[in-house]
Amino acid sequence: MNRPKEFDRDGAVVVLMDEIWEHGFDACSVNSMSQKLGITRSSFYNAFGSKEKLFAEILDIYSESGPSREMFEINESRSVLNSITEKMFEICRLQEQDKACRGCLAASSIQEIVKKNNELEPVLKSFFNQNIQYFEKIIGIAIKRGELEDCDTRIKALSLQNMMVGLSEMSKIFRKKGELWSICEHSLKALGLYGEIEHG
Amino acid sequence: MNRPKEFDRDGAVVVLMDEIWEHGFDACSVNSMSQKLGITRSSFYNAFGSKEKLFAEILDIYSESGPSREMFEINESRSVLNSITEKMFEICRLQEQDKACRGCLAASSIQEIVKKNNELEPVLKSFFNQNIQYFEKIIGIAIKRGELEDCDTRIKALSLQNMMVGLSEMSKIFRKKGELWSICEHSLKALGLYGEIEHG
DNA sequence: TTTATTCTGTACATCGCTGTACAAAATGAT
DNA sequence: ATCATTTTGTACAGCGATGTACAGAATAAA
Repeated sequence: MNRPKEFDRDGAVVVLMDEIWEHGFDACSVNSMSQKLGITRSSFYNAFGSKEKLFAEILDIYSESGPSREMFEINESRSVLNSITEKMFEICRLQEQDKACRGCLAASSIQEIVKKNNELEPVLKSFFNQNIQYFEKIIGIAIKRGELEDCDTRIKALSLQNMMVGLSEMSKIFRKKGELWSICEHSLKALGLYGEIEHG
Repeated sequence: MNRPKEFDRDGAVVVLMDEIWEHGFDACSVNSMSQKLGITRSSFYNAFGSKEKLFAEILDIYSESGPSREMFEINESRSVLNSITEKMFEICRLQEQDKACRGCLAASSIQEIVKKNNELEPVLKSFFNQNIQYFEKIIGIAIKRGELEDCDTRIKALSLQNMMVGLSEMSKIFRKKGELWSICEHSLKALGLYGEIEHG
């Protein structure tokens, strides 16, 4: 019925996620992103509406493919603490290898969005609130299973989130091999969230 | 011998520190900062050299007036853990009250500077490395005094730093009264760095 | 008063970004 | 083939930022 797009929109979103992840939300202009895709700005506006709507889409994809969703792999055969610890180990490994020092997309965006972008602030906040809800849930499971001593799940979840947000920024500064994981391991143990894993 | 400046340079640095703290390094253009001071850009360049040199100056002042320096108030009558805990309580209180949600100037600048500003990246990194050195030192004292069980002071210091950097960003998202402190209190206790304080 | 020095204002030429508006192009359906 | 719809390219008019260059203003010292 209509003229088809001359580019792969879904693929484009991923490309732009990488762009924003690496350079930051503000540094990515509609101009530069359009250039990156090889389209004109009018096509960009037509396809994505605005930079803000694009970012909201990106954050949605990020939350589905990002750390929290994979942590969700909690089943009967594997302990919650193991899942958390393994995932955190994986995150440390990825951030250590990442020469672009991107950290966590959501955490890195806080500075540019909170109190600076009225449209995206609630979107970002809801991302973190969902994350916390999820953390509370699995921590509750861990307690029920006796893996973790009884505690306020919200405070525990917030403390875990705090540790992860910290790691995102710390990974940009402290680049010595293994250092990130040693912070993470120590903090997880301190919080009682560490489960023994075999790491290659 | 020469024509005197028509503005208070030292005062101006503080004003610009607040500007950058609130709006971020990138968002503060030489133009806008000059306007804020009521001077022209040529005067700005004459007085500060460049945005980068200005930021280096600001970070220097920040590190002298900021959290780490005041933590340094460690004497015989007060325990190290008390000092840390009290200071962290103060930080939580300030960030909770701060309606601009500025967090920590240095932590907030990481995203805009690492891998993006070759001139400032080493400046910022040295800020954090100095911080870590200081943390290691006081943690060492705490161990020597028997306030803290023996541990790797570097990892403990990095974990504390990690927690603080996390708090800086978390304070922008989670604004419920007392929540920040409950994260902090829980994390300090977990790390063995909590000392009882009376908070009014 | 002259001189040296430093600060300040104006101007320059360039560049990139913004959002919209409009016409042209490309397709599917009738 | 015509129509409706959507995508795309071009253009517009404006804004703000950049770093430098140069002339004029203001002062202290000689």
